[in-house]
Amino acid sequence: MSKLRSAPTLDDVARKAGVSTATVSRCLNDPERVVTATRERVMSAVTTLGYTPNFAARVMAAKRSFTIGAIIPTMENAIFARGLQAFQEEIHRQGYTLLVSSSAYRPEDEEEQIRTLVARGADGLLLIGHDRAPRIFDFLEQRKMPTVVAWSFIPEKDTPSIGFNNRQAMKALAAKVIKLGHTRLAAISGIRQGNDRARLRIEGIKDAMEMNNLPPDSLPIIETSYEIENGAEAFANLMSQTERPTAVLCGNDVLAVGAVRQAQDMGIRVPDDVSVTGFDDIELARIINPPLTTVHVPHREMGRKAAQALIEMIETGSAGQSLELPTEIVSRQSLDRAN
Amino acid sequence: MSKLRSAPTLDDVARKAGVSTATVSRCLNDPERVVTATRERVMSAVTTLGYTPNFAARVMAAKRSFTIGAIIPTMENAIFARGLQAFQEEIHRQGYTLLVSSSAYRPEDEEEQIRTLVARGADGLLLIGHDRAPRIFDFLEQRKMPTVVAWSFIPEKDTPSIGFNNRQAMKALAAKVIKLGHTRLAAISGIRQGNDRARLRIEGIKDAMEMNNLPPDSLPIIETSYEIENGAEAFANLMSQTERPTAVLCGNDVLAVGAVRQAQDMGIRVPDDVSVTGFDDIELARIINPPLTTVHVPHREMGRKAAQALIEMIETGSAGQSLELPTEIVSRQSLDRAN
DNA sequence: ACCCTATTTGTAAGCGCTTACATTCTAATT
DNA sequence: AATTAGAATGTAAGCGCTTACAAATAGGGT
Repeated sequence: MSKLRSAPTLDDVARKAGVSTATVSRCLNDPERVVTATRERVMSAVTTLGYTPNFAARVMAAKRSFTIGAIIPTMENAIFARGLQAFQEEIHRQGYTLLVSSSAYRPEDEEEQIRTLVARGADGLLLIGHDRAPRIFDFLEQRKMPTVVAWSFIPEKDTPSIGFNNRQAMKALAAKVIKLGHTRLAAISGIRQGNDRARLRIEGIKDAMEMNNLPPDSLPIIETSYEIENGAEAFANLMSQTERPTAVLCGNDVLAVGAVRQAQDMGIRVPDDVSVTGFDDIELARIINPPLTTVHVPHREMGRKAAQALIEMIETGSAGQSLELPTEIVSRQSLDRAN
Repeated sequence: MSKLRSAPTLDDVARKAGVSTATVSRCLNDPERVVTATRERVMSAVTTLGYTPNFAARVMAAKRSFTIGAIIPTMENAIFARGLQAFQEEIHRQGYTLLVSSSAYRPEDEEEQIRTLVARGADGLLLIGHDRAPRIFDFLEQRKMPTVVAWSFIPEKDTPSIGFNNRQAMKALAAKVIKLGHTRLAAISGIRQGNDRARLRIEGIKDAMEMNNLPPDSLPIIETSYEIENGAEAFANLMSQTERPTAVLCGNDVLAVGAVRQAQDMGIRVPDDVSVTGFDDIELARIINPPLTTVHVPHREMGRKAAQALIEMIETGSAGQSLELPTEIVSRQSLDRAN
């Protein structure tokens, strides 16, 4: 029958080891500063008591939490999951812990979560994309909170970004599509409001059209949220137009997978009747038939680099530096020349 | 030029509003208890100062964090991502925040993370599966930490589990395979060490074999970790045996997808030459060709129910109750009768 | 008017830790 | 043996909040 006893404290350890709390604290945080004999006595008290330091108290006293917060749109998206996993591995290697929340793509929720993470004493923050209310950045700056933005690279912004040039990458892909003879393009995009990745990818398509003397305003765009089914629906929609496109450029692989499946259901052959492209290069992209031509993004590397940049900002107090990562077009079978 | 000023405290708000800190605290935590006029004065001070409560201080004083910790093997796995997303939505609805760490399937890391989460003052914990060192459960019990296990349902355990009967579910699937005339079965399993899901699924196959007078010990089992490539390799391995199996039962969809792809690469037809089954019913399962016959698991519901159970334990101090969720076999084209 | 109860607000004691500063101890130098 | 620099340890003041308890104020019944 175990006694109802609350967790042992530093004080308990100190008493048991016959030293002061300061010494115990030093044993735990800066072992060099205490002589071996004492340290051993303290450590054995720690283990016999099963002592674990109380984090809240430590944070309060030290004004340092060794915690980094990350807010992602959703965990149900392989691209964030992968990048975040790498991010977490890197910060863990450096002695930090990760706090994640997901905002479900809702800006108000994201704002609340940012405040929560700050209140929890996060030493730094990882955010996805630059598109959010300026007051949030003001708040972060006023609090001197080291912050890094990932998945998007816009060097002009104050907040350093570790990511890739969504616009450029999509432009390159669209240029390739056009070079294959396609003139009737269409786009299926994620919701662009508050999402610079989605927004800039569409801009990229338009850039490529403009460069090749296709009127950018003629591009049919269907915006929808991140689900296979929505991609399918959008595709059906696009195909019901009188003038069918010959190439459908999707803002991400998930929507593209939906498009390809819908094509199959409608008896439309990909790429013979219509080409489809994706973006992200997640697993689904190479599993589906035909496999998707898409843009490969180095998610793991991005996560790692973002972690390094953020930790440097935290530890040196520097302003941080943006870093652009390369993307590359992966050619598979869902894109072919126009006929 | 903004002054370098640290975050405003309760005290600053109190002074600005001309009340005591106790009143401010009450305004924030229990607004009913303070009269409207005062409350408004306080609230306006809060907004003009841009006050955000300091979490560590609050946790320390209140001995309550409104935080729930979850430790999952990896975020790079759709099944955990999905269940966790639902879990987080539910606890958020009830005013709690989620702290996630991933252990990368490493027991030592998991143990450390459990201690970290406890030290951080988590009000409750979500763990995946029952297989871990008893001292961890002892620690949790000694600390009176409300804990729920998900993804596995084993009612005999002390820690309540919200999940499904992995053994039973796999047994049903294997029985179905056998009924289709297959006698030469083989299994590709996840690492069973420390993973009751993987372990019990294999047991389920053996149960079904035993019931149908097939010698359970004859089942070839290849254990490998959770990656498409590993599934492919395992499949190749299995097919190089002199006596090829006619049905390969995989411990999860990811391994099954690897198996199917490898079959294609080897010119082996699925299901004509060999049947393949999965487990989990993730998106990949219906996207691949042929789509996988697999076991559908209600991940979202499990996440939600686990959240409800855990919160009830936290708030009522009750011991908590296990809950079994139903799974169902989803028949698609990767499984057919033996020829 | 007066007393009593109920409501609202204030006072102050921690929560468990870190760390600046003070004190004690060790041992090398004179 | 006396002196003293330097290492090891101790003392105690917070960190920003909650909450038990005390005090003040308001309202209702006589």
